[in-house]
Amino acid sequence: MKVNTKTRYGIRTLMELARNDSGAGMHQKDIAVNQDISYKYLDHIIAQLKSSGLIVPVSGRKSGYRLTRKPEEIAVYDVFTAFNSTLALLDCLFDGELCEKHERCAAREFWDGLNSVIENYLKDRTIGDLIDRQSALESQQGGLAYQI
Amino acid sequence: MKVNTKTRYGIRTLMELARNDSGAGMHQKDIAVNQDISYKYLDHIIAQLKSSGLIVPVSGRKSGYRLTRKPEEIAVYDVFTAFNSTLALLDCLFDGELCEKHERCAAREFWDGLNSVIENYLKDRTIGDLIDRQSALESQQGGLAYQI
DNA sequence: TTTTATCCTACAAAACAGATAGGAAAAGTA
DNA sequence: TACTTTTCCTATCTGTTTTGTAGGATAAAA
Ligand code: FES
Ligand code: FES
Repeated sequence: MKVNTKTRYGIRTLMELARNDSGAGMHQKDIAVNQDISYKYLDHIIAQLKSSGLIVPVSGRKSGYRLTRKPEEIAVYDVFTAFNSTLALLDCLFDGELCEKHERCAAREFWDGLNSVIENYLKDRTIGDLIDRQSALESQQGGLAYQI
Repeated sequence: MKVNTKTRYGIRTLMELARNDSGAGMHQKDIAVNQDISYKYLDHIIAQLKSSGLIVPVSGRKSGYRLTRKPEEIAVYDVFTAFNSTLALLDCLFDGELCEKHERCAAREFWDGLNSVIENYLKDRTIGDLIDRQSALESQQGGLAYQI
């Protein structure tokens, strides 16, 4: 049970765009360098974020990629679904055909519950929250680890 | 982000043993049939459950596998850890060496939070809860789906 | 003694993750 | 205009993990 790197990099890409809200867009190259993601791999991440409507490339002066919404309006859940067709811990969760006794399966209900818990967590937090927290972390003085 | 079948089958195996608490143990063959798990695949599941100390084979009359603890005392989390070395959505979650700025990474904190939420869910529910719920589901009369 | 069940190790197909590679097309720049 | 850079698109590659199967040795039961 791991989160794939595309989802993780996708989030960090959006955080990068959100932080660099200096009027100008941001180029793939800079995102790659700042977030330490392979430039070529980032191709795929960006393509996915674009086709999900989370970012858009703008041209002209100040060209580069931009967020289509304000950071506070982008739930992490939105990023997650951009990289994972559905949030389903099991295939039979939403496809009743897969298991008989589907309607009377305590195990399925159990996983369904966990699924909801995860979904709520992802829906309750936005890219805005993440960059706020990141700023707070970075403004802390002194090399004090574990002081969270 | 999927739960692997071993974990799922492991839970169902324990549920099967928990329900069949008629004094006698239960044989691999019967578990496989009742839970519709490949007999040979179940070999691995059982081996893992044994080495994790969750079940034990008993011999003599009434031979078969038995739970080592009462169903209410087996958290689903225990089964999960039997089949997954650690519950870690990301490798860098517990291994600070993997990322620099590890101590000041809002993304890591975010995943850490989700990790805890999942962990708590798994720790709060037992095999006992699952079989109780299963019994309730099965005693419901009439083919009324979606009446949960 | 015969059958059945457990236990142990090796193997394999398939799916998936995590990239890399090459180049066309579009856009920016001098 | 020429050229350089950036975006965009598709294919390929490599290793790992998942989900099993197979075979047989060993132990137990009938
Ligand atoms: S409904 Fe799929 S495991 Fe029960
Ligand atoms: S600490 Fe690993 S992603 Fe930030």
